Amino acid sequence: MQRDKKTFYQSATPILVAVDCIIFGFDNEALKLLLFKRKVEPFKEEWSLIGSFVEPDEGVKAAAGRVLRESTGLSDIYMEPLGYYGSVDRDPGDRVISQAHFALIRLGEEEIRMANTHRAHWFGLNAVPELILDHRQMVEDALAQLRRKARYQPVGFELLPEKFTIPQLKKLYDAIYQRTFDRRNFRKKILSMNILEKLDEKDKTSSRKGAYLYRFDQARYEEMVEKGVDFSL
Amino acid sequence: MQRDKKTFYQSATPILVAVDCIIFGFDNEALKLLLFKRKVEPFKEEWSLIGSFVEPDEGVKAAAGRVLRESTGLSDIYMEPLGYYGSVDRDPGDRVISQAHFALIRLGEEEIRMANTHRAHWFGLNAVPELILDHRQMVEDALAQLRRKARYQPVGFELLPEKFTIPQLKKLYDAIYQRTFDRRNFRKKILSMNILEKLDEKDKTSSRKGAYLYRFDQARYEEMVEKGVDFSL
DNA sequence: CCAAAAGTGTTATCGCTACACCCATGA
DNA sequence: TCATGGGTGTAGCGATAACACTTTTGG
Repeated sequence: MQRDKKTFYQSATPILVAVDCIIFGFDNEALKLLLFKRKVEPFKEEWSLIGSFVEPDEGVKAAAGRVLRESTGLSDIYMEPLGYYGSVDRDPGDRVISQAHFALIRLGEEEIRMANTHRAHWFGLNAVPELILDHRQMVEDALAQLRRKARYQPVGFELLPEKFTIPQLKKLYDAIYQRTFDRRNFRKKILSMNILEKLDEKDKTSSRKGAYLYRFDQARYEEMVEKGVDFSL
Repeated sequence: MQRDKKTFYQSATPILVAVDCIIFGFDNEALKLLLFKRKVEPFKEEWSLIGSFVEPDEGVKAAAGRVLRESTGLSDIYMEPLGYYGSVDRDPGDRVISQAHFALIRLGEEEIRMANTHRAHWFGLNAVPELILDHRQMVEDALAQLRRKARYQPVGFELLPEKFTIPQLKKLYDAIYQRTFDRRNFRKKILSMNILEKLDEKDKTSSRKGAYLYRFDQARYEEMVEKGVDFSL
C-alpha cells in the first residue's frame, strides 16, 4: 500500500517508531501502574511498559489503541499522547523513537485478576520496580501530566466506574495529588461545577449510612468547556 | 553507526520521521507566525511550516533545534514539543510521522527583514494563508498550547527582548489571549509574582513620559516553581 | 499648557479555607 | 445505642475585578 507513494523523499532515512503506554488504574485506595515482563531481547524478562512498533499502514494513535487492547482486553480506554522519547541511544536494540501515551482505566476485580495472570502486574506508585530504558522517566512524566491535566479537565472520572460516590472521587484526587482534600470543600467545589448527575441509588459498601451515587455528565461538561471553565481544585 | 545494533527488532518496519516547527514571534503589536515557501515536491512553492526529516544519528529534539537554526539563524530559541501527527495518509509524499514543536522568538527589526528575504514570511495570526497537509491543525494546536502554557509558566518572556516594559508585556498577553487586560491589575499581578527585576533605564519609544524597563529574573522564577506557583492571569 | 501614555490606590465581591455539628444505619 | 462514615453550613481571609486620579514630558 505504501509502495506507490515512494516517489518523494528518497533521500530520507526511515527510523523505527514505537508506542509505549503508561497505564494507570485506581482501586479505590491508590493509583496503580500496569507493568509487563518484557518478552523480547534485549532486557527480556525485565519489567517494562507495554509497547509495540508502529506498523507502516497504521496510524500512531491506532497503534497505541491496539497495544492497549492487546494488553488489557479493553477497547475504549481513555488515552492521550504524552510525548516522544527520541534520543539516538535510548534503546540499545536499535535506534527507536518512542511515542509515549498515558491511559486511564477503571479498575474492577476482574481487571486486576486478569492482569496478574499474563506476565503483567499492577504496582502501587511507591512500589514501582526498576524499569528498562527510559521507562521510569516516562512514568514520571505521565504522572506529572496527569496531575497537571486533572486540574483543568475532568480526566479523573476515567479512573472510576460509571457510578461513583463523592467520597470515592475525593479518594481518587487524594491519591493523584498525594494529599488530603477537605471533604466538605471538595464536595462543594465538585458539585458547583455542575458536571455530576446525582442518582437515587446509594452505595453502602463503605459505610452504614451509604453514599449517593453520581454519574459524570459529559454533555454538561462540554458546555462548560465552551464557556471556558476553571477546573482546579 | 547504527549497523552494529541491528541485531534486534528485525521484523519491525522503519518509518520516515519528520520534525515541524511552529514559530511564533511578537512585534510589539501582534503575534506572528513564521511560514516558508516549500522547496520540494509535493506541494512545492506552497506555504508550509518549516521542517526536516530526522537523521538516523540525530535525536528528535536535536533535529528540531537544527531546523530552527537553519531557518532563522538563531541558536538558542525557546522550543518545546507539541505532539505527533501520525495518521497514515497525512502526507501524500510517503508515510511520514511528524513531531511538531513550537518555538518562540524575540522579534527585532533584523529578524523580520531577514526572514522576509529567504522565501519566508511573518504572518499575523489572522492572515495565515492556506497551509499544506495538516499544518493548519498544528498551528491551532500550538496556539492552544501557548495559551494553556502561558497560564502557569512565564513562557511569554521568550517573545520579548531581554529588557522590556510592563505595558509591552501586557500587550503581549493581550495578543496571546486576544483580550484586553486591565493595566493596573495586570501590573499588580505580574509584580506580585516577584520575577521581574526593575532597571533604572526607561524606554521612551512609546510615550513621552517613558516606561521603566524590567528584566525577567530566571533565578527567582525557579525558586517560585519549587514552592509551587500559580501563574494564571 | 496639553496630549498621551505611565504609574498608583481603594473598594466590593467572589472564591477558597478552615472548621463543627447533625444524620443514617448496621451491628 | 454507638461507632462509622456521609452530608451540610458558616465565618474569615485573600485574591481578583472594577474603577479614577496623578505624573511626566515632548511638542
